Amino acid sequence: MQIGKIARATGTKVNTVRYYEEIGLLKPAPRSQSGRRIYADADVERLVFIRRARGLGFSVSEVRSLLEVSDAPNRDCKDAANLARNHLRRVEEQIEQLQAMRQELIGLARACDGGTATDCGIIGGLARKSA
Amino acid sequence: MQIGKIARATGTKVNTVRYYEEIGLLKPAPRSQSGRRIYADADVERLVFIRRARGLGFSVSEVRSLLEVSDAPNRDCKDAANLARNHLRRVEEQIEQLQAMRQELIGLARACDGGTATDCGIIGGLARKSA
DNA sequence: CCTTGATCCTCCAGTAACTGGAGATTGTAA
DNA sequence: TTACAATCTCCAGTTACTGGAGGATCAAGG
Repeated sequence: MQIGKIARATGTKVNTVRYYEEIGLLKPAPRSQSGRRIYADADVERLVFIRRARGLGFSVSEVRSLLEVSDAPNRDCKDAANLARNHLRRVEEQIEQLQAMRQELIGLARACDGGTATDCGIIGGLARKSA
Repeated sequence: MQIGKIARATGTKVNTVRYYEEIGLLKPAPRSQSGRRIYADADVERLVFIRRARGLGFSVSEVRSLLEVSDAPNRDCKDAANLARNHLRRVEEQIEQLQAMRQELIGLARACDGGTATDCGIIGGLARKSA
């Protein structure tokens, strides 16, 4: 299949597929006589893997590592497990940060009763040095 | 005061202060004879405002809008309130997304019992097309 | 007076992970 | 044949900084 089809099949943009090849997540696809990239079903699977990992928030370099493990079936999956654990911790930290932001934003919004900027709790709250 | 001091006072890097000037969040600072930027107390307040808004996750262009409201004391703060509400919604969406990721990551990690990559629930889970 | 170290200046490149577009081919269907 | 879709390569732009090179300036100590 050509690039458009694998892109559609995996919910990826054509340019992004080419980009993944460029940065080495996908191996350089063999080409047709006219130079078009040709993909096999295994490539779809690999691209699904990549998209899914990215969708879970793994960085490209982490995806690269996960693919390495995936490519070596006999390899101990310890590395993958560590990556996942660390990533999970990062995600949880982000959640906490966002929840703190959320509380502050709610506080700010409550302080605004719709007058002029001078009286506005949002503007005033942002101007205050303390959190 | 010079740039180093305002940077220290607000927890901002010197380069970042210059950057904020470049993109117009801070007005071009007057210069000393030798060309160094000179700041007043009001600039510290403004920079605090900017840092605080950025810390709450507002984008630079949103901060620009918030500053506009702040700079026009008689202006209705409706725009600021809208920005804050929309941003709050975005933050809440992000939280939900991250919580979904978290659940999936926990599920993946549970599926790994430390064997080879072939048996690994993490690798296997990523390879499956369904969420 | 001279040197040293801190601070400042401008300009520029790099980061992450794509995304979009220009300009040129190629493939295909009516 | 003619149109139109899909592909190719190359390159610039996005966000919000961050860091560094190379060079000027300033204050303090000897």
